[in-house]
Amino acid sequence: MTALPPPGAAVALARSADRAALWSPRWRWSGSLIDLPGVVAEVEASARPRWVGWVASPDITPVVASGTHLARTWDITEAHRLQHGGWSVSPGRAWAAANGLDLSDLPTTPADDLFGFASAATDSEDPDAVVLSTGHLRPEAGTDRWLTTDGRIQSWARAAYECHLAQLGECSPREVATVHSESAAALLCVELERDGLPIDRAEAERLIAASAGPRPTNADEALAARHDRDRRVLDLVPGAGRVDLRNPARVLELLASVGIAVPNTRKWVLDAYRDVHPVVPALLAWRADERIATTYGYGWLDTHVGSDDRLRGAWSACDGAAGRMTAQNGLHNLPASLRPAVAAEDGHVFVRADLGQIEPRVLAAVSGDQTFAAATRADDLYAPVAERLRVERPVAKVAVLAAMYGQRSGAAGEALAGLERAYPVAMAHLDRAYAAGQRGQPVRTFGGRLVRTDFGVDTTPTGADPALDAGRGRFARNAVIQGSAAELFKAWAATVRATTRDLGASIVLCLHDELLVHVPADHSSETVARVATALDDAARRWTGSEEVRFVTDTSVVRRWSEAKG
DNA sequence: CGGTGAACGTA
DNA sequence: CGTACGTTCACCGA
Repeated sequence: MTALPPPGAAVALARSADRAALWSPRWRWSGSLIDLPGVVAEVEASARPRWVGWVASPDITPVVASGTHLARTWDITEAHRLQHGGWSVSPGRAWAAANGLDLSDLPTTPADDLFGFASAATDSEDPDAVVLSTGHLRPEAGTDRWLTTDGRIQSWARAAYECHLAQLGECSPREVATVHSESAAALLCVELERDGLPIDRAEAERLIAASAGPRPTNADEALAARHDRDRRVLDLVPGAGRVDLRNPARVLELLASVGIAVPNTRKWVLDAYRDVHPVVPALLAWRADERIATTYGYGWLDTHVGSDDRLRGAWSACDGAAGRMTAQNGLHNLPASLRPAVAAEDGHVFVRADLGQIEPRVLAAVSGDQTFAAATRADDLYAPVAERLRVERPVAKVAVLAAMYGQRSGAAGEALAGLERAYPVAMAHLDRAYAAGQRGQPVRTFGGRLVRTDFGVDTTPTGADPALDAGRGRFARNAVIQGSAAELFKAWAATVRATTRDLGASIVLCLHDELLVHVPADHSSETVARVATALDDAARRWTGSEEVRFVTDTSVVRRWSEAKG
């Protein structure tokens, strides 16, 4: 046993509530959880291994909390999601899939097993064995209840190592690259949760007050403020009395009483009636204020913005559909009107960068359409497309979006036919995805993520319900684009994370095609340059060529609201 | 009390 | 509203 693992080796990490283990073929460590961050930091500095774990977040959190930066990881859960689709993953399921075991005899976890069948099934097994005689993992193996000795934690880490090897054996080189960047994204999620998003609390209070009124000091004041907001709508309809504006059915009746008959009260429906009666614009304004008051109001500020003025929420590296990142507590759906409150700390700035026209560029990459790829060399992709189709730019744009998202408004029809002639390879790729979805068959993103489309097929056979089939078709067509774009974005974010760290930069927000990097002001120009380089590098690695060009719009700002909208 | 749909914020 | 996601509210049925 050498003093440290060899450079670049894979090292698996496992932990219980108070102990931890590191396992690799040639180097192992066991010890207190308290000592784990120090040991990991030492190994990272000397060997830069690929850290392997069942799931990034709980196992790695103590290391991330200590501030140690890990360059390379392999997240078994993310690898499984990529290879096999779906979102919910247990170690036992990932192990079974990686080793080609039959899922029908997958043992249930004792927590799911109210009658104790699982414990009965393992009664005859070696109590210290992680792998049962069936080849499956012991269902309770990852729990603190079972991880009671250093030997068992070592075994659990070793099983992670072996599971990662089995997954690796099933991956193409491109999928390996995707697992690496998805794993980095999962680690980034832990760091995002640790660091939070800088908030100018005073500005946030002012913006909330503008919508919700001054901060109430007791329940009665809160009720009164709510009543005041309601009155500004109800006073415009004589006799409205105490209509409950929060009940859509009552609002429908209220609108009918002033002669407005609508199928529902959604904003885009009511927008057409703004000039018909003053209650309509008042109601829409009430809705916007009510959204701030309830969801992004004082309660939100007090609960989710810490004493260090950082907004924190849970992050997930991929959603259950195509694989985009998700975030909670408003990090992904903060109303634009509150963005001025997202402000860099003193002496710092944000480098704010978003990917321009990401989805059509991704379509060029995933479809391998050489002609469409040529269009991505332009800063504005729609210009060469319009030229080729002999239409105006707005028409070309609508046609491309219609092709990717599914057309409903008829205006795009003729230009769409032009697209079919000009870019048959790209259009065929979209058509194939649509057809696969209709049949309930899975599709794969460019990086290899399996996206299942067989929802509903157990109850309704494919073909029996054309509306459901069409829904699956649209979903599949969108998933290959949206999911592939998410992969490129995560590869970019992971590269930015790796290459701007020495500048004191940290990513504080990921928003599908937009990165917010918090950095000391005197390093802003260098960060801008490296963010651009990171995109070139990530795109070259991800596409495996130079054919498709990706572009960013980057600016240096003090507040998120500055520049672009 | 949990589940569902409406509504709306973001991309 | 083309597709996703997260959050809150009111309603429904138990």
